[in-house]
Amino acid sequence: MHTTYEARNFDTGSMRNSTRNHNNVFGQTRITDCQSCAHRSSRLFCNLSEEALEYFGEIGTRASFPRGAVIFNEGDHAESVVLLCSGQVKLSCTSRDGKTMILKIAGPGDVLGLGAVVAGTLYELTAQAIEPIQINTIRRKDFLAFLNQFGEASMHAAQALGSEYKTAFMDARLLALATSASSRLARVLIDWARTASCGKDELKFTMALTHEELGNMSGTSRETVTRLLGKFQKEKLIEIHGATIRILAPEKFEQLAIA
Amino acid sequence: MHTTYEARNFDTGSMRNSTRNHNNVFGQTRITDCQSCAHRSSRLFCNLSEEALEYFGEIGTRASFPRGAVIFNEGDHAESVVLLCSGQVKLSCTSRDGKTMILKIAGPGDVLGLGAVVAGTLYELTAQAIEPIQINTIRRKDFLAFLNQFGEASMHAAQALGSEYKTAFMDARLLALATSASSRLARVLIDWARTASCGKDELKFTMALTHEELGNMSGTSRETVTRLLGKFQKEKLIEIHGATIRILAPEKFEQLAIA
DNA sequence: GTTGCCGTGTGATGGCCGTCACAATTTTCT
DNA sequence: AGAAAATTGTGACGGCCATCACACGGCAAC
Repeated sequence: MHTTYEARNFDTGSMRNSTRNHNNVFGQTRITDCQSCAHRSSRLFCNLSEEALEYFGEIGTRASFPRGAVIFNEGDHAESVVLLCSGQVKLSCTSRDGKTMILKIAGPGDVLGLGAVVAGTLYELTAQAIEPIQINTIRRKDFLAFLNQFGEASMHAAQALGSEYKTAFMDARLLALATSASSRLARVLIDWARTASCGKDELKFTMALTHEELGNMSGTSRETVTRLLGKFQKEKLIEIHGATIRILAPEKFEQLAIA
Repeated sequence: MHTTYEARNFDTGSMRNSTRNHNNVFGQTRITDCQSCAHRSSRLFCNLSEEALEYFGEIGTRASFPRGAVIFNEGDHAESVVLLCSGQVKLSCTSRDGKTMILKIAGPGDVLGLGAVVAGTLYELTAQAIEPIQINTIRRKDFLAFLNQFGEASMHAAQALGSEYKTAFMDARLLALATSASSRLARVLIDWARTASCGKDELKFTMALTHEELGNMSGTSRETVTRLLGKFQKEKLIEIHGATIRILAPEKFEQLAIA
């Protein structure tokens, strides 16, 4: 089966302290600078001029975290922007009565906490590593100065926010318009497949998420996810082997996921 | 009681053509320039330096629309940013099977279509006037040049997007975490009350929306809205006279709206 | 091994609320 | 004013799905 991540409540403490982990690498190639980063050209914030990038590299503090680490918590004062260099991070929020919603699984090149830092408010999400990660944190003050100095970067920030806005919007849209649990779950799977599909044209991918987490992503309950995945398989829409999911009938599945 | 807006499908045609309405004013004070606009200091985009504002005023095209006018449609190519100078605009989107979701009622000073224009994509929402409005439209090309020239404006754009992101996010959060229709409706009413409350400390406000529209805002059906409003009144939580709503027990109501 | 924990599978139950249907009322149009 | 259209009010029905409850299997710790 898929490897579940233990230490869900693992917390390395405040970000300042955690930079002590600076030299720990959790079985990954160490990324040492932005210039040579593989994601440089593909992502919004990495794709800057040499000059800006160099400056950007200087004001940031690199750090590594193990799986389960909480980078920041919903409600914390937004002190830093976090650039995710490698690994995956779960972005979630929780209601007072304990219900959890997972807004996004962030990947390398994603910028976390941008909105809250720019607006000077609190983080609206909790960021937790679901794999060992490497990040680059930039303190708010430095980041704002950076934006001021490099107009180019402001545009990038605006674009990144625009894209965050869009995904949040699409989420809201989905939740509001796709009333059935199966539509929403299908949409989550398709979206995941599109971004995580391991190359090729077939929609086959690994999803190291529990049914509970899938439920939190699609706004439904754990049991319903279990039942729906079973139903999807019985209807030959998908195939599941361990953590690997293959979508057999993308058209029908897409149909199901209409919003 | 309240005035519903007729001509729901009223469409003045493409934006380019509609600027011919330039000199029509629908019973409102005409706003002639950004410098003297009452909303200047209060809203993100209006609050610029004299120089930037002057330039901003020059690249924009002013126009007025009657109630019911569609400013742009979901799926249109995002050609222009629209600054709403006066009046209210309903921002909505519709699923293929006809369900509608209202994301926001925009007011004076709000910027419409910013995300899509910055990203160079399609409008993701339909913008329709629910009152006579005055707007200032800026073509994408001009707007981007403006952002480039005035770094200050890029920051404003980023902030505006951040704020849009936040509301979209809160919407998604609400829909996902507040499972009951009454929570969601209560939240919509409270949010509306907070922004639209006519001064004073009491939460009394007018809401010129049909039950159907309230349903579209809270992700529930028209009948359920009717029933819930009745229930809220019976429980002495609110009072309704025509289009005027007064929240009698803000604490209890807030409790109800927890997400 | 065995103990415990976590994730998964599955049945039973019940309530919320979407939908249909139709009546009453208000608004708009001419 | 009178007709037509839109909005609102209300009852009945039924399905979806959240919730509870419990069984089963894998995995880690000891």
